[in-house]
Amino acid sequence: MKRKSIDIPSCDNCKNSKDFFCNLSEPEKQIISEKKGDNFYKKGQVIFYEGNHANGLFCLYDGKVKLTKLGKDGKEQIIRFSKDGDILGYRSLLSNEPYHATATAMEDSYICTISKEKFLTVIEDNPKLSFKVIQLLSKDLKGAEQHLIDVAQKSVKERIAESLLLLQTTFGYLADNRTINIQMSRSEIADMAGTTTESTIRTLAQLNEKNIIELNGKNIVINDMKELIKCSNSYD
Amino acid sequence: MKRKSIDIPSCDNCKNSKDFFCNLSEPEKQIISEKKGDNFYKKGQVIFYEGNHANGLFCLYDGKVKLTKLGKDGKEQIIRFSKDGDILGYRSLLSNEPYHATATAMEDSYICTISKEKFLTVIEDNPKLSFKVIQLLSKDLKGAEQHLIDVAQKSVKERIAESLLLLQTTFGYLADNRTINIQMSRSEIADMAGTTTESTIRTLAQLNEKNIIELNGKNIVINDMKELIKCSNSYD
DNA sequence: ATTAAAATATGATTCAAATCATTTTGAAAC
DNA sequence: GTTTCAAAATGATTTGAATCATATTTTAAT
Repeated sequence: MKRKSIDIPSCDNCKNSKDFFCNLSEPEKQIISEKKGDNFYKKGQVIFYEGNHANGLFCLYDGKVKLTKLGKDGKEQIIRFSKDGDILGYRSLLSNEPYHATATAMEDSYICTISKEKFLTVIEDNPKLSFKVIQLLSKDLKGAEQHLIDVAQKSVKERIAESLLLLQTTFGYLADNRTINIQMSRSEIADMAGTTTESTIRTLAQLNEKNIIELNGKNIVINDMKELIKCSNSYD
Repeated sequence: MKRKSIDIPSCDNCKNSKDFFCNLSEPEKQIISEKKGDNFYKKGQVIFYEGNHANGLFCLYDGKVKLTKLGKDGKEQIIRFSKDGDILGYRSLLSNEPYHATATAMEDSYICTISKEKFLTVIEDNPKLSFKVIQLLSKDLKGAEQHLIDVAQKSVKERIAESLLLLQTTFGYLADNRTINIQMSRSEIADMAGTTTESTIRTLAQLNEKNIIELNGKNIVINDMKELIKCSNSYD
């Protein structure tokens, strides 16, 4: 396998420097940047596994990652996504527990690793960073709660629509402003919506037939956003 | 209605002082204690509503509280419980958002209120308190994720069993060491497990028939913990 | 280009659980 | 104690979606 060249900039020159580490001082940025690991993960490769010892923080420079947990009978449930500028594994580091989920690259991704020690050192003396963590956890919790309610109460169709909306919100559109900027298998969408692959296929086909969406292989175009929101039975 | 007498001690004499506020200095405890409101909520009364302006932190001195969110068609979903020593509403204060859920007293409860300003003042200069918040959010997130997976993947029977286990873990037993220390309607258990009241009743009756549990009105005795865990299809 | 495996698609069948309907019991208010 | 209403219980029916089976298409490896 031919390794992709890795040219991730240092933290102060990072394109995502307005994200999680935005409040870091220059010396702090240097601490982090100095020994960071620059990594490339090919689509489908696993960054860390649920249950494994948490030894580092991951910062997603470029790419897309899904976080999944194993449930009953080895079935996967997607609990969250990460995009450019997001950090992964922070929760386990802070609670000194194994990784809570498996992180998998959904496309070729560039990811920096920061050692646990450096991360904990910096956060210990930076209340703003602590606050950033609180904000992140808060957001993740809000998302998990909403997801719980959707799975508990909504029909499969509503959940598929909800899933498409979440994908669009998280990753945006391609340049055409209509195609969701992520390619996922039907099985993955199912793992997100908490249903089976077959039901996912059928429901997508129905939405396609009604021209609410348009399926081009793994690309999904949203033709009628209003109607899709209606199908999702969302009100917020 | 006859008001119950309220004799909640100050924070440094609180029976729960080993919980959230355990790392507060004496001066900080005084700041909090000085203007705290002592409140009594009768079983069934609402402490705060989802969507309302978040103006204070609540600290549960004695009692039991359920946190619920409204879902589709006005249906309720229980997302969490709080017991003695837990704080409520902290997330909304920190993210400067309305309350994320409705908090309802599940039995007569004594609750202290702390103003938003005081709370934010104290947390601003206390990294240990920030860390405590991080731990709390982390724990809540872990619970929400597990709940999501259960609802997505498990059968109603498994979810009911899981719910009983969670109640026992959260609130413990009565003095007999067999009766779960909380009384809930069948409808509330349903709101927790993400199913209907009828299915809840039927499933409880089945577990009762197999002598895994014993139903005495709203009291639930766990006769065979091992078998109940087996029914829940849990492995951790 | 070929092959094998995985993903997608579709139809048929089954089934868990929701919904609907009714009766019984328990709790709260007076 | 009585009355009313809500909760619990139970039976019947319906339904959404899972499961099973098979065919087709796509993808990845060689």
